[in-house]
Amino acid sequence: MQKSTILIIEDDENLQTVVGQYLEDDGYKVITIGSFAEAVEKAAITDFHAILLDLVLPDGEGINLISKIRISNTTPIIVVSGKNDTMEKIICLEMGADDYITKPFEMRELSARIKAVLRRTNDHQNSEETSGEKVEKILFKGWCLDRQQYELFDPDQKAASLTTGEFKLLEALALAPKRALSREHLFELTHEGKYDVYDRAIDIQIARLRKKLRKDAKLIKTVRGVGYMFINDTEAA
Amino acid sequence: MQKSTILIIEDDENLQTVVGQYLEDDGYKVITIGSFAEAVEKAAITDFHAILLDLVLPDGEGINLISKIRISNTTPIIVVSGKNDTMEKIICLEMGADDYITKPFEMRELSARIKAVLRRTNDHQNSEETSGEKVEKILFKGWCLDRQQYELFDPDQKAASLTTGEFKLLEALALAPKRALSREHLFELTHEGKYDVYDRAIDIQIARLRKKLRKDAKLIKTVRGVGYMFINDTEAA
DNA sequence: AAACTTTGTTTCATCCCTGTAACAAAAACG
DNA sequence: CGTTTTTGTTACAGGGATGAAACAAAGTTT
Repeated sequence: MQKSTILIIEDDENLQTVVGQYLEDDGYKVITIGSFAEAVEKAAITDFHAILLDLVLPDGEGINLISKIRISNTTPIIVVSGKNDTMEKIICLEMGADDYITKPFEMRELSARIKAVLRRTNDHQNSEETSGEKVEKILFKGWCLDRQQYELFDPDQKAASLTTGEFKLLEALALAPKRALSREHLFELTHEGKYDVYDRAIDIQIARLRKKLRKDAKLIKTVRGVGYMFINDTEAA
Repeated sequence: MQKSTILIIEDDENLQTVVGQYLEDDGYKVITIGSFAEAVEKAAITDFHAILLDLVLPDGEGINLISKIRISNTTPIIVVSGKNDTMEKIICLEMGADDYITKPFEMRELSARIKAVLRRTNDHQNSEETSGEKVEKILFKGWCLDRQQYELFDPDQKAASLTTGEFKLLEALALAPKRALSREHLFELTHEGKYDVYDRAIDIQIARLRKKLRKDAKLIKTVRGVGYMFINDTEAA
């Protein structure tokens, strides 16, 4: 999964940097804005995954901003408020906000809420758009790669007890069969956000995978000079 | 046709009045309650035509309330939830809820759903029992997780005296067997409306659960790097 | 209000995963 | 056939993830 981008609408410069910095360390791409005016167009133009909105802005009432953003956009909005006012909270939520947090707050909590909001919207996309057409088991030559159980079962239904790393690698390969995947590409698929410092890391994992695939190790074919390829065909050359 | 009576279980006073007023205008008799404690007995004593239950109550966990009401009562329950969580929805429905609506909602929609539920139950009275089969007891390896009694019984029919937190966690796991559930997900399933600030809280509860499961502790499998998984199978690797 | 229960947090030790290095084997190339 | 390049294998160490114990905070009961 790629990095999520978050728009912070906040007039307090200190909070801007503190929150922004923290979220960046948390792995998010952050864009910060200090005024109401820019906010609407920015939210409309760019495709953010979540918006963090501080209610007390200098040039306008934040609450209206919620519905204005909502006009053109369904991006989840988390409202940051200075006061713990239930009525205000309700109004915000009714205007279309997705969550409400009161200052002062702990960064961990904010982080958790953002994560929750993001996951929620992802669930939406998965359940409504895909409507349960998720591939949950990948079958080949009697083997079963179960994505719910995070496990690979051999033709005798015994678990091969893969590590998560091995699992993700096999998953990446099996989801793109008959296609040569570079080490670089495989690394990105299995190591979200990290950089590959050592090319051969993939090779080692491939080796470990093949060992656990036993006699069907040839399902993973080496493409010399390129990378690796998964083959579930009748025959492997 | 006589006026239908609706019980609103809602801690937020503003929502109480707003929703209550609207439904009264809509021609219903409305009774409002703000706390979990009253809810069960009130629901048992009085004969309502429908119950509107807000999941986030101050003094108790809303989800449990569903099954508690169901013990003595077949009144249709509409769950009002702050979050749009598919898993939660499923659990609610399995616990015996009849419908599920997410905040913020439009009063018109709520009204429509109430009407639908009332119509359905009227039809039911004519026809037969409920079509959906509720899960009330979960069995595995001689153990019995009784969702009505809120208790776990070991193979000797002795109570294991779980705390509510432990119970809910085991329940969440057992309702999704053979599926790796993340700590985040488990937290949301067991902690209504709260946000996880510390992942390892789940780990501790898992440990406590395993201790009470004694020799069958392996029913809860650790999925390294992912979370935990419940297995009621013959064998666990 | 005190005692108790329940649950979240911290800390530490352990275990397992995984990247790294080193070397062997195989393939490509002349 | 020898050299070079690429890949397979093994061993190892660092680090991350997990479990257990102890503690603290929050809630509950009396």
